[in-house]
Amino acid sequence: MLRQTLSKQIITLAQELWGQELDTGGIEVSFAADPAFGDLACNAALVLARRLGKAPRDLAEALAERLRQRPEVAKVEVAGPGFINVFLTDGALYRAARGGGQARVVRSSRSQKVLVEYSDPNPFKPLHAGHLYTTLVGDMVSRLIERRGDEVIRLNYGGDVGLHVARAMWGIIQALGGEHPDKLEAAAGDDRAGWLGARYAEGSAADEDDPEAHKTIIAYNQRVYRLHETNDHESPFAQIYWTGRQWSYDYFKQLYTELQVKAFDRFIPESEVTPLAVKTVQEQLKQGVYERSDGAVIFRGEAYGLHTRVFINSVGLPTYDAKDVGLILMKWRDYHFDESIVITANEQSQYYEVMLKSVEQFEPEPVRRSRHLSHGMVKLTGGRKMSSRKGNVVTAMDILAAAREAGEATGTHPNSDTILAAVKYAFAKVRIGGDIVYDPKESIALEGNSGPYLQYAHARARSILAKLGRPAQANELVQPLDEAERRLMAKLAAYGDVVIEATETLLPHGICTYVYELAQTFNRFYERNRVAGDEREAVRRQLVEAYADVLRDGLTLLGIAAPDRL
RNA sequence: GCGCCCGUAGCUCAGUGGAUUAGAGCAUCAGCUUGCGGUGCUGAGGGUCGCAGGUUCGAGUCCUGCCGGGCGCACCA
Repeated sequence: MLRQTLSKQIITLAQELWGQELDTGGIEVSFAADPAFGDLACNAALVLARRLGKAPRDLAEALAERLRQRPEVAKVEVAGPGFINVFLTDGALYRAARGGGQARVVRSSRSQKVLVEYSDPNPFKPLHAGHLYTTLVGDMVSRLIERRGDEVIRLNYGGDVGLHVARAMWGIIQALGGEHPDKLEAAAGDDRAGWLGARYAEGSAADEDDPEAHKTIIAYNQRVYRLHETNDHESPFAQIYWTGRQWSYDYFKQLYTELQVKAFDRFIPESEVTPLAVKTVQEQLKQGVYERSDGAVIFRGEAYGLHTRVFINSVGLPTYDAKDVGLILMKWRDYHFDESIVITANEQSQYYEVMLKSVEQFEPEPVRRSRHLSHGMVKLTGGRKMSSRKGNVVTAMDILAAAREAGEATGTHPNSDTILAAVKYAFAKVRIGGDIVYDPKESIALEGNSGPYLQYAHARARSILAKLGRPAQANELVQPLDEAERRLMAKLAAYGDVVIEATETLLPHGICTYVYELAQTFNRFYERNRVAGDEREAVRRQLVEAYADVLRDGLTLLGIAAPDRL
């Protein structure tokens, strides 16, 4: 907030002094890397110098002169080629730090309705590591949007029709020795989701290796579509299907609960959007948006620098391209959203462009409001890759188990809070976009840049506060800060801007970087400065409290619990 | 072949709307700390920021080319 306030002041001053329209572009106000450069550093004079053809140091001096009149400014220096280094008063830092504990991002505009679609697991298949990643990232992104003051509707879209379902059905029917829904329960045992996953793997392998099975699977695919069309819940085939689908949704919901992510507002099965999808594509086929080719209905993306994709295959079934057309139209119809965000893996980003481009031809508004965020793959240390072929998947549960095992190997016995903190933080701290390498040992470690480390740092700060007893009820800084205290306070004051940055970019990793640096700053302070019983206890208590509040708030934005005790 | 993304210390990563000396964790080495919870603190070594040009007073950050890697390019999601 301090940073933004100063930016605005500088823009105003540039207008007054030289009539220069400085939008936010170009000038930069940042928290100083070195205490010698003050609390905030600004390069405005260097940018203005080029435009005005004047010496940067002279411009910097002129700006500095005006900034010195501000009440929250203690001192302003011009340094180097023309940097303006601003030193704030203790009181200004304190107020910024207190405000940061529950950093709110106030926007002048009305609250927006934002759809966020993520996780998107397919029934009949297990949640693999990639689903875990999208689920956690989607939860974090949603929290950031909410912090922005907007309403978030969490959507979960999954393929309950399509070839993968047909493959699973093949595996199931094989295992049951025919279409015998009555045998399902006994066959599956306790681990229903695991059992379904194994059947899918068998069906998938058979589809590739066995021509007879392949034929049957193609037929099953059509039967699954048809049972939706005819609303068939009675036939043995349909009973197997609906039971399996329900088991999958039960399993997904249970897993989301275990992950402690906010609940989804709505699950949208593909079958629900299929009728609208088919109807729309066929209408737009007549309008010339889509066209026929080799018996299929396609969209030619080349005209827009993209590629051609099939929307309805030559058998007459919609591909996932068409279903996504139905999905976006359904979202638009049901929610009339201000913004719609879809989070998927990178491999889908070009596909998504083609699909959106086709919809833009006949329904441009929802497309204009849509945004696709994509992330990379999850890899394990040692180069093990996640593969969903042939059943050798690394599942979401495998990742959690790996964290637990790594923790136990070091002699600690991590509870579920710790394990979740480890995995969530490990995923959160890397910028969304590229592949990430997950190292269970590093993630669960109590030292280094890890989730458990930060949970521990928070718990310890709370423990200090508990020892001190009742708070001092101070709304003002009780004493001027000494040097070590001041450094910590300056770091705390930066939090509000970190949150603003994260909510604007929808990238959570900056919060991780900040929160870890904050813990380091605190440890440096704490190493040499007693709190309990010190003559400066009152002021230091305020620091510890602000520190604990900021840690908790940061972790909360990441969906990580910050218990008072571990 | 075309398109999209990526290449920063041994490893994993920040930093990329140009700007004061390129940072962190892990690993290695040397000290300190064993009564505010076990995390820690101080310091050292380790970087031609893939390569080559260009723009600029100034480039890890912008532009171009190349090299290397990942992904996508018609009936699978």
